[in-house]
Amino acid sequence: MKPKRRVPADSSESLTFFARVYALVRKTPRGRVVTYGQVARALGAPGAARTVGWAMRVCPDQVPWHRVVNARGEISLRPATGYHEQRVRLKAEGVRFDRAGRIDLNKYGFGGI
DNA sequence: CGTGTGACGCGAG
DNA sequence: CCTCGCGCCACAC
Repeated sequence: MKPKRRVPADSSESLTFFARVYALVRKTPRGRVVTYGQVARALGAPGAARTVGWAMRVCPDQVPWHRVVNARGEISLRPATGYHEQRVRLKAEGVRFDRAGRIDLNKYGFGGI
């Protein structure tokens, strides 16, 4: 046949990239965080970190979007778009922030995805 | 089907 | 350690 479009080499081929992002993020345990790039790489799309962020912006309520941060362990949201809410949710799960507002990924990062 | 867009990442300076 | 700049890529129009 002739796949008109690049098909990912896994069983989730029928799902959209966004759907696969959500499925993966849902696996992140309470009190742990993952990075945008980490999710992208896990889906076989190393350069799609920004797309993961976009997916988070429009994600379903069941998805723990607050457990996704950038590679520096910082919240990527701007104060006006939800920075505070994400920080509050993470703190409620026991995630600590340093004085610069960063999370220690070696401690809270979840590598199980 | 070309173009714009963004909750990123990473190398350089 | 910090800032700046450019590449990335799925998706909506």
